[in-house]
Amino acid sequence: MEGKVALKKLLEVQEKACVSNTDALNWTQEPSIRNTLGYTLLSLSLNNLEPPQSHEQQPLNQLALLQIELEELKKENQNLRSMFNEITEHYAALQSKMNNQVTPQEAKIIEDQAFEASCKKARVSVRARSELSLGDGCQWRKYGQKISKGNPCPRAYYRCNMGTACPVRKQVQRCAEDESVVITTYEGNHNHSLPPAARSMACTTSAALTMFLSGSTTSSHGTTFSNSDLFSSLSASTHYPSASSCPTVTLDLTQPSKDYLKFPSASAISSNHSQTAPLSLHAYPQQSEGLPSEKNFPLVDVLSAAITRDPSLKAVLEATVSSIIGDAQNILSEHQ
DNA sequence: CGCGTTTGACCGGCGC
DNA sequence: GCGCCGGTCAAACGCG
Repeated sequence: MEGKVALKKLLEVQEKACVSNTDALNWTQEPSIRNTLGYTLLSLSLNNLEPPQSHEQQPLNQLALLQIELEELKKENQNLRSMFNEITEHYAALQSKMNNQVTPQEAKIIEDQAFEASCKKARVSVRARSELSLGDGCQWRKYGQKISKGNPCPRAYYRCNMGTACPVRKQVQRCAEDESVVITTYEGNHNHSLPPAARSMACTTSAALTMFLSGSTTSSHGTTFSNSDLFSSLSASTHYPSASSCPTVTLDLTQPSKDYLKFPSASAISSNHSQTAPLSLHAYPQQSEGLPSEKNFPLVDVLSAAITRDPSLKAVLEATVSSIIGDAQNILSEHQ
């Protein structure tokens, strides 16, 4: 029961991190990525705060456990700080390169990427077990249902019913291989404020998309991130259904995640991009022997790319992690 | 009776 | 140009 209380408080902290940081720091560009950095970094703390297995344990044992967990959190905090330092160095190097060594060809690539990002009507797909019954907090109105080729399960079409003429659509379909898995695909951006539950989901999904868009700098066909930290509780894949259609980021909540506190420091890179190769963010540990067209990035590279796109992210990231770690430790103190 | 769901028709994009 | 397929529309239907 105490674990549930702690979890609830942590979720409140998550919400606080998403909202208050947004207001205080005036995030006007790509807020989703910053919000979700807070959200996901919190999940690191949350994963570290697993409640006691039995609520009949001696209070003394609980105190000792909490103290151990607090020590682990401190270590994690140190890891995060060292990560920031590394990010800062990468950022400085990248910025220096951008300012001093941008050739006309590179400038064109950057311009193309910006155009590509603005033009793509990207979608975010969430795979989850149906028993999880993940509500997204929005009100949806069903406007169609269709049997799609290759899947006997019908695909339901919903549009957001919360705002006036909200352009957001979602599709819900059961997986053909495993009917216990429900695939929910979101498309478009809400033109209205979201309730907290919806905002958390939107933060996660949109940041996954932003991560992809900011990280897919080498190929528009296939790229893979190895990123245990930003998506510690899920894995994600992105693909282009066809060469000209929009990319789809898939967050896979059906796979277990482990070793979420490990910070990969090296990247394993392979080539051979293909037109339909998946782009994936996997929960750590990464299966490096995967598809031949994969290309892996460590967390630092991903964050560096994001910071390069938006330098103000650095300060926000620092503030968010400091806030989250502080809040997590406060919660621990409250339970002591 | 109002609102949401169902379901067949319709439309547009894409590949051959 | 034709057919396939995914997505959307809108009338019919059901439920509270």
